[in-house]
Amino acid sequence: MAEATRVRVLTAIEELGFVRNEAARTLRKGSGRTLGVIVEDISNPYFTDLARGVEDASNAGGYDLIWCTSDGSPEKERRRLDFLEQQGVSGVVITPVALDRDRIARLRARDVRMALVDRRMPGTGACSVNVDHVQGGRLAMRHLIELGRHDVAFVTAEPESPPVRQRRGGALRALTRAGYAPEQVLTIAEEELTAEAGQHAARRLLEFGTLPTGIFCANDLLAIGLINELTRNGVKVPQDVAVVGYDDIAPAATCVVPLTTVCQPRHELGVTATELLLAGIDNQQVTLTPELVVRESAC
Amino acid sequence: MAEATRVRVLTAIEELGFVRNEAARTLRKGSGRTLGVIVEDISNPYFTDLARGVEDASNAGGYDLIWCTSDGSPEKERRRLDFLEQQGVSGVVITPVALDRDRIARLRARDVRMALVDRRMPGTGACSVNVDHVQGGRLAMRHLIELGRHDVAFVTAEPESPPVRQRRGGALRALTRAGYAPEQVLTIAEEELTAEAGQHAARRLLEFGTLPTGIFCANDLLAIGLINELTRNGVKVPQDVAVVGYDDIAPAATCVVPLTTVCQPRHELGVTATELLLAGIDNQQVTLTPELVVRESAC
DNA sequence: TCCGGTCCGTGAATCGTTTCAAGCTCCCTA
DNA sequence: TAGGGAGCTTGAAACGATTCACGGACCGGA
Repeated sequence: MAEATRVRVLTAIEELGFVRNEAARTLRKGSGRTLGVIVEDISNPYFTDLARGVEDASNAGGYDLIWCTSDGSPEKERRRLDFLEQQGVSGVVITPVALDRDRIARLRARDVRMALVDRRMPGTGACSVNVDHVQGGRLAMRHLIELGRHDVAFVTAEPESPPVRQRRGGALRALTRAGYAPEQVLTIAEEELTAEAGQHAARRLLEFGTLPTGIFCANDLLAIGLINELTRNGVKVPQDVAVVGYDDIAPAATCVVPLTTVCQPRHELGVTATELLLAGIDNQQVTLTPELVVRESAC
Repeated sequence: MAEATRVRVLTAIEELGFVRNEAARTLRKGSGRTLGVIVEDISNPYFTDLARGVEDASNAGGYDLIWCTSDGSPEKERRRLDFLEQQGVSGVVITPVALDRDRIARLRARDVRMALVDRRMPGTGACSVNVDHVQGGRLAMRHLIELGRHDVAFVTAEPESPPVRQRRGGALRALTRAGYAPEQVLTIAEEELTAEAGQHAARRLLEFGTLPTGIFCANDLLAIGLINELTRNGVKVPQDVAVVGYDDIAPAATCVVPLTTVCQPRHELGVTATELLLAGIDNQQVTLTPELVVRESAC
């Protein structure tokens, strides 16, 4: 196209205040230049960092992004998917709650591609990006063992999601390898993976009378709530109890006792999922590896 | 419409897996059944609670919601508004960063209604919902004075947004009324309203040598970061220093020292803004009042 | 039997963009 | 000067839902 015409068009756009009607464009093209992301819990920094990765990669690829929250509810997840389907997005990045194969197939039939985070569903055509949580759990526990804290408790949530189960599995395996009996691990199950639940777990631990020397929490929010409550009750972290979290969200570093934790590449997770989506390849699987970040809470 | 036909249509929808094409609908109707929300900082629980209020009210009114983040950047704010305009939303709830009257007018011309949170722009047609921050600042400072902590510091951010300025104004007025000289208030300005900035502020305060007996922080994240850092340095809250925050976000309650703070009706703020939007009234102004929540950090 | 009304089916126009195809103007080259 | 191509304009069809208007089917009452 000739430069002169290009300029002429652009100035006309400017003068008339033209804004492209995305609805008409989407209607004509079948699907638009937008993607969607559905995360479980918008108040957990883990998910916002993830979604931010999705947004950055979307923008880089010339797409806009619609953020949605399922709040961990299958019903809400369904409604958000309906919404994105109606909007004619060309792809969805999702941390699935109750997503089934039929739904993926239906979206697929309408040219809506899917990328799953932390959940594999082979044969559906959906891509997925996972973190090696078994390895993450192993890193955490190995660190506690090296500190001589093999008398441990594990704080988790019931029901246990697959990633959390894998973390626990990895931790137990590390114990076994080091020659300890995994049956002796005290497991505290809370209802949610929140700071409030962590606080509650701390109170339950204190009621037991004797504390373990090390605690591995299924995520950072639990760990932060737990440390806060322990500190308030005069328990010294890490002297009395060493605590390790999982995620490495921002507050982990600014906590009263900066948290030793397993760092998940959250942003990269979102970016990778989005890139798989945009690349248009089916059934692709990528696994990222977590890293241990040592701070004061266990050192 | 006859019940028989209705059922016939619904079963047909079910059988064929029909999903309404929102693009076509929006194209034909001019604007769709979706709203947009643009918040400043998705990692601050204040804004996620606000947006959740917007979502609840949107859904209640039969609308879907598109979440966007401006990250406090005028450029991003502009791009998100472009996006929402292209999507044909029928209204936008926004915490404005650099929104100007021209932009509101342009959106208005395309039948996109606006509701502003914590910013009045009279004569633009936009509705707004505000919190009485002067009153909030007054409540916080009055509480510190009643505790005998009139030797205070104020932790804020530079540049100071209007709501934060109002909070400080209210606090100073409370001091004056109680007969103290507001010039003696130590003001610590950080770059952002984050926990990290609060931590930094604490370090600066500790360097001064003598601590004030009371500290009022412009928001909870600052207060939490500050308390954590003070605690780590052996300063006892509230014995040595009493701290009051602003917002009453969820972590304020689960903090090491549960935070005394000024509770903003965040959810209600979002709900009210959305209801004004959907009611279709112009230039409507609503002011909500904050409340003091007393916890351990200042009691 | 005829009329009035209710309810349903059909058909056409419309929204703004994309995607063709076809035709036009220039300008360069043979 | 004719032919060819680049670059532009014009025109028309299509996407799927909405919104009319119109006509037919059916029912009840006169």
